[in-house]
Amino acid sequence: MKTRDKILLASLELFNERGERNVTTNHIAAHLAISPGNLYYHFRNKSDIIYEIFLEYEKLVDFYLDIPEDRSLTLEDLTFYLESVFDGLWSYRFFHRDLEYLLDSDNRLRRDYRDFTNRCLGSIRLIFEKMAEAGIIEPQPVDLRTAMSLNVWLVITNWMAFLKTAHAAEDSNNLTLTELKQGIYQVLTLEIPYLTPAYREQVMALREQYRPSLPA
Amino acid sequence: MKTRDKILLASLELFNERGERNVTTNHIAAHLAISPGNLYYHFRNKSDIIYEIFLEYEKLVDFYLDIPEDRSLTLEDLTFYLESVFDGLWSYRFFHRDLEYLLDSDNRLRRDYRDFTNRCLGSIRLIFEKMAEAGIIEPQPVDLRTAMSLNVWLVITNWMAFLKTAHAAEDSNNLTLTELKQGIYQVLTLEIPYLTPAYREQVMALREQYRPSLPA
DNA sequence: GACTCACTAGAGTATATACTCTAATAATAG
DNA sequence: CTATTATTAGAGTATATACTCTAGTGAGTC
Repeated sequence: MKTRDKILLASLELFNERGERNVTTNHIAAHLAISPGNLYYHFRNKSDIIYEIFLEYEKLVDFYLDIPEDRSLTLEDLTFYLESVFDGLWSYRFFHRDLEYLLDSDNRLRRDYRDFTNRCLGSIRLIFEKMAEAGIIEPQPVDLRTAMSLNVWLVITNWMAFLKTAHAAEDSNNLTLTELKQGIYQVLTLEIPYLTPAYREQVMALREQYRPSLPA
Repeated sequence: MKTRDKILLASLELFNERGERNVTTNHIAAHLAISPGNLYYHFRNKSDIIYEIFLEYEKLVDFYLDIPEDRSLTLEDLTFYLESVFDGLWSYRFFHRDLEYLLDSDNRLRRDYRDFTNRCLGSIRLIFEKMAEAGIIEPQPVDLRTAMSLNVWLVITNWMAFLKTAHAAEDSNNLTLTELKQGIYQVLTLEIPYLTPAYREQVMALREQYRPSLPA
């Protein structure tokens, strides 16, 4: 593997493990047993590394949330979207942790992330529309759909922070992907009141699969 | 005012303005035109300052969210709770920004914050119960109420981060309390499907007061 | 075999950061 | 007034951090 790619991979790994704030460029170089000079040959600075990782993350999520327009949406699709988005959050989990600082230090990232958010919100809205078309949920006025999509986004992107801050005992690093995916339970909670009788039971059963094992 | 209190006040102000990560103890001392030595006479370290500020925040929110058991809940109460919580979030807005890092650096804070979260979740659940008792919303099974309370908490505590990362153009510092309180619109969105016919219109009108002026 | 060029090592640097130490001054108690 | 205690200044320190600079190395090309 190319050194450049190794740097990106190691950075992501260390960022996820210890948090971006606690990982220096020297740490990354040491972890790879390369020199700092070598690292700085491949990247102008730390922000550049983070920006590149963001581009990967963005590409992944954009790929998952590419909603096909030509066919109607099934419950399997919905499950796939939810699972995929939480997989993405997991793989790049350092990112949302220090988001505000990262955006403050890199305007290019700020702009791209804002667009990314809006694209995600658009996809969520579209999923709601197609769920209504498919008869899974009752159709709702556009205003409500927009506000609901935003709430879904808030729950999805901040579920991990909640787990890390409210749940974990002494350190926040023993979080598992399984626990993270209990966020799907929370997201589906938002949709309960809008389910059609035809699909109610199926969706409730789906939701049940993600119920947290230990109640808070 | 005592130097100790001035340090706490200046720290809070600087943290809110620039983010905890960008504010050093030397900055705080310089801002107050006192020596670093003086600052360290009053506080053992930076974590201690942050912990003290958290205790204030905690006290404030606990005070606001002290739900009276002996009388039923009105819409005015609900408005008060929502307004107060967002006021608190505003006054201590640095806190949720770097939350994970702060908790990782201070186990005492981690424990206290976890308890604080659970108390808040309890209060939200209680508010839901009392709203049902008052006939504002339909009563719901306890499981659903718990999951809903958690979603409310997620929306409340992360609304600001959303505004700062997705909304603001070039820097995230031009956020106003008014914009922050549009979070109330999002919170009330969660409750719409559960409103009783008797209160539906009133709550919808209340929600309307917080509608964002410019749609995203 | 000289030359190029992508790549790498590793020492080094300017700056920042959290925090310490000593000495001095103000406030207070007896 | 004196002794003690609380408070403050300000220089200083150890360490960390992002990043630079110079001197290569090694694989391929003509």
